[in-house]
Amino acid sequence: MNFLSATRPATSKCDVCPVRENGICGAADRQALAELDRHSHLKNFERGQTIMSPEHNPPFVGIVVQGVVKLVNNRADGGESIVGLLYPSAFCGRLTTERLGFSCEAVTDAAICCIDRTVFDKLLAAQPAIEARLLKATMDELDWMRVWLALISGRTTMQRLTTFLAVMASRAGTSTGQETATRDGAYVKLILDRRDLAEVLGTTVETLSRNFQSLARQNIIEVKGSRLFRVIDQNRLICESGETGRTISRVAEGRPYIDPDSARPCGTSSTAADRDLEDVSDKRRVG
Amino acid sequence: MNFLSATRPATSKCDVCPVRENGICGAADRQALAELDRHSHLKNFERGQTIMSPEHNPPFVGIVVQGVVKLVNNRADGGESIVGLLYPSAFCGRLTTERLGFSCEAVTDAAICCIDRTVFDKLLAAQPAIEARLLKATMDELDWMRVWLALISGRTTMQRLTTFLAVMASRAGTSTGQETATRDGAYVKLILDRRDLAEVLGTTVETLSRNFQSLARQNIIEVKGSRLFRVIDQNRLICESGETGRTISRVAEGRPYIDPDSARPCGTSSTAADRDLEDVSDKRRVG
DNA sequence: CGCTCATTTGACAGAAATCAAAAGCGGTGG
DNA sequence: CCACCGCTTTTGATTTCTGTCAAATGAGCG
Repeated sequence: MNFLSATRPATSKCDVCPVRENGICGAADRQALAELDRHSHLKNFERGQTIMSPEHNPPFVGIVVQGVVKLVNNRADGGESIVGLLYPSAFCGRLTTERLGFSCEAVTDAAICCIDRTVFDKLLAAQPAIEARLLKATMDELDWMRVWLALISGRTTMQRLTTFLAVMASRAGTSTGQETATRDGAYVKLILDRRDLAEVLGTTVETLSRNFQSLARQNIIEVKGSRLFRVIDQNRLICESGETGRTISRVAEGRPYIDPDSARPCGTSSTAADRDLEDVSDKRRVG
Repeated sequence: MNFLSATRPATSKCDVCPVRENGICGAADRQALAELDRHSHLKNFERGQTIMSPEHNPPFVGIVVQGVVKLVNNRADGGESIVGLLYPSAFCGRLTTERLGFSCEAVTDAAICCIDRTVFDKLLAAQPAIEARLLKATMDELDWMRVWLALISGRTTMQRLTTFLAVMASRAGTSTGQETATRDGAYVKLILDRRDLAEVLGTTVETLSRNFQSLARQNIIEVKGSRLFRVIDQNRLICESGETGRTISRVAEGRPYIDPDSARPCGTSSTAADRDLEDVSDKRRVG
């Protein structure tokens, strides 16, 4: 590894990329990575900007490097629903033959690594390891999507909200590490504002607000700000959701989590925290 | 076994498989197909039977050959929600390293082509064409899932139901061909009973029934039986759904459609392979 | 301070879940 | 053919939840 580095530019963007290990690039060998480096470019988007849309079929695919991106579906009545959230290291876009199905917008300020489609396709064909990685990532995403579907098809808005919060709390706990090892009392920062969250959960901001306040009155959470809350009672939170702790933890860990803000790689996967959560699911029986 | 093999027809089961072209096997060359043929086994499941479940991590992956299969998520409160429906040619299961996320149950009598997991994995690695096919199928499924998510996140149950019916009607019209070129007046047969449909749409059978009757009173559909209805006014049906016709047709045509019924019964007599793969298969009879 | 935007709260009508019961439907056996 | 049984579907009455309209409060900003 010593003198080989001389062949590369001293400051390759891939070298310092925070998601290189977690993204599909992690499966690229030295040569493929150099190729990727040459044919990709990092692009910054401000909160709210459209990254790609079905109308202008974009000539690139993307990898989320920093920030959070939402996939939105526009309805006939003018409303829109969010069908997916992409975090750092997520793949975004379709292969050459396919039309993009959804608009892709930045929820926060975001950085996307844009890779030329044809180059990417060639690379996929030439490098089975990358293809395999993408396949796994896609299957994970699909699985995650199904879990999400299960979650948001909860009967009441309260169930959907508590599920969402429980997942976020669990996720924050297992990955950033800074928040807490003990779930209870963990501060959790939401990425979405009320409006976005309402769209994700298929409800309205008013109902959402009422549910937040209701949870606060029951001392299950404490609302510290519009996008910051503290979980006081993880157990009751999960209980309200109607889901099993196992399901919650599965969705929480279904995708590698990298803090969208700091965008520093987090290679850790779950450990002790998992078992806590499993406990919860075992303890609580019928509600 | 060698003696018995004389009684088998000269044609392999893959030769007569109704989904061979559409499934991932379509990308297999002659040798790979022979390999698949050797290490796979067609298995029949009765309506309601569990095909695979997360508890008993099954040693095989499956391809739906006939019938319809549902992916169900079990909730803590005992309820379950359906997070996916798999039609003939769909892939079902996870690769070796992954844990299965959902139970997989037969909605109708179904035939599944069970392929040994390790064999399948080796085949994937050895045959990039198959891997590419699976990748595309998975991405399609993911995309489809997102559209589906957008659809069923409609605010009211009526919106979700009308969307579902519109999709089914559109699907029946475009693919089997027999029903109609003219949508209005098309008879559509539902695969799901009220209970399953309620689980798919995240509601209750009572609400569902009321909505059906309401649509009938408005002369938008005619309920001909518990699983058979006729679309009288396709336009108003879509209008009620709040979705665009474009979205409806996208979801309707998003996956290759093979009539779950028309696939002819595939002869499966018990052979040695049965014992190999037999696991969760005849676990739970419907109670 | 006035402005804008996000969030919360209130009031009320409509929608859905729940509990309960009746009607329809496909078998089985007399 | 009919009575009976178990099951699904429909209908009714009631309560709870949610969307909608409207207004108040709060936070950020020049």
